[in-house]
Amino acid sequence: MENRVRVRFAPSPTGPLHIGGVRTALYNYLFAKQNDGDFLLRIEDTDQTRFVEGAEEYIIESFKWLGLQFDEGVGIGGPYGPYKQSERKPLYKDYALELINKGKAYYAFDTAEELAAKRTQAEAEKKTFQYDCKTRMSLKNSLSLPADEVKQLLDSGIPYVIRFKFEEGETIEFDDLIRGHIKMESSLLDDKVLYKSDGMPTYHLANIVDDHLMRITHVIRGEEWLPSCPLHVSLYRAFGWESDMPQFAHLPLILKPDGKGKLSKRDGDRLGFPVFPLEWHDPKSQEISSGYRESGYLPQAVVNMLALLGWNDGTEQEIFSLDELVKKFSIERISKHGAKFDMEKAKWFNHQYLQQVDDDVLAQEYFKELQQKGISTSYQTVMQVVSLIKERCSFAKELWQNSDYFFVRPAEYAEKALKKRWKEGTSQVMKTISGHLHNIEDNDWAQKAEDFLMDYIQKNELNMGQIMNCLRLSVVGDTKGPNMLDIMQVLGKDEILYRLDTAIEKINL
RNA sequence: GCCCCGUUCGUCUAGUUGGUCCAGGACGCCAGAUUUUCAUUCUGGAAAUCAGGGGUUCAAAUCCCCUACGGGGUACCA
Repeated sequence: MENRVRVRFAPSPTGPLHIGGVRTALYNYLFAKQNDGDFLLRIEDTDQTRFVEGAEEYIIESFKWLGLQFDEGVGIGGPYGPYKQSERKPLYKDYALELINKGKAYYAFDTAEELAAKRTQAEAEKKTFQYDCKTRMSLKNSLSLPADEVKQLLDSGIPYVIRFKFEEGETIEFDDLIRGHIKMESSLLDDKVLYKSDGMPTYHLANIVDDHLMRITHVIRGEEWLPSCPLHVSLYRAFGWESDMPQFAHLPLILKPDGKGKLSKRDGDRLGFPVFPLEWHDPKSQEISSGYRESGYLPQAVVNMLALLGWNDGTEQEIFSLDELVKKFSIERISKHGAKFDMEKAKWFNHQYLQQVDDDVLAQEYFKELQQKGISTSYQTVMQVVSLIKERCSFAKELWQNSDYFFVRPAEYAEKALKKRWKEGTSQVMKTISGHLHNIEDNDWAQKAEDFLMDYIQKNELNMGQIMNCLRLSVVGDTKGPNMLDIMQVLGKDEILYRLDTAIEKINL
């Protein structure tokens, strides 16, 4: 029980969940399940100014859709709650104070404006201002000010923050499960704020305290946290929690398909693919961002695609169910470098998964869609169409564009195809053929009609392609679609002949 | 600027302890086959002098160093 693996996904509710975040959560999930451990959801809402209405609900709904279940956390509960940091607010101050008492942290009274001025000034001199072991003695804090003045300031109720005190000349080292051994010089690090003047902890403090209290054993998170990891390690040591400090794994980022930098919301809009699992309606800007779900992606496809973006099992297998991923996943095989997102491959994954969906399931959905379009047809027909069309679709929503002609008579005939196939005199030939097709008995008409056509074309030394394509053109409106016999079977004698005769009349060459 | 991390086909990547890699797979691309059409499918092809340069070694994509480039961080944001 003591060594039970526990991991967490800890997003901030500042907007919709980015697919990079989804992948981070996925890897956490896979690792937890593989080790029979727990996967928790913690909401890190310590920055009240960035809170966005609905973001938390969005996050929970996203994981429901993706099929990644949390064992503990916001929306579920558990023995280590509450799991929302704003609800844990009273807890953090004592920990910050404990660090002050141990001499590992100090009060700082500099205002945000004063520090901003220092930064702009330094910038003008082409330097960088940093609140650290070299500058802190010349700033306003409990290290530089006399004790009685500090006490007076504190008693006066003036706003203050609590900063971590990095010792000079230490080398902070730790091991990352993905990147190996990492070293950093403490003198180069800045004294990060741990406790803000609004009474809230910063990410750094809250994160370490909660991970410790929630008995987190492995921290799997994005690479953007790597530079602050020495601070986190130092915090564990300062608290005296080093013996059960979690192991760290910093994941590479998902990058833009083109250009430079990490994938952002704008890239999705610009390049036309979703960056979020679900569609998001921004409450402030009213902007709508597309989601994988609404774009027609299957959750399993998204999971599979994301899992393979930066990880593989070393074999040539690319299609993995969630259960298989749980079995085969390993942190050691995660690549170290960022991966550019490839929307073509995402599409391919969806195609693979769509083919595995039962025709019946697709047909039911499609049947509903057709009803909504005001098309009356039988379920039987829809089922036939689906089994004929499915493999040419990457998304269920492509069903319509690939099979509309089964339900709607062609309004016009594709110009290019017409020019190529419908020559002078074709109408006359088609008229003759139509006459014969009318005379074929209804029973098993499609098969008999095809047999007749083959026979007729041969006997009259006609061009096969020419005749069949003209028939197709008449029925479909273009030279596309599945086998003509299949189309004839689905549509039946009356409809086929109606369309043929209409075409002959309309084209009339 | 400073700090950290990275660098194999256009893209995602294989390449665990250096030799069997003149580098394998997948997506995409091109061609052929099948489908008398389109799409699917199948077969084949082009595509990385392993970022560049130095070492070490009989032998390096694989080890070491340097440079370049890319990414991240540098907030009382996470």
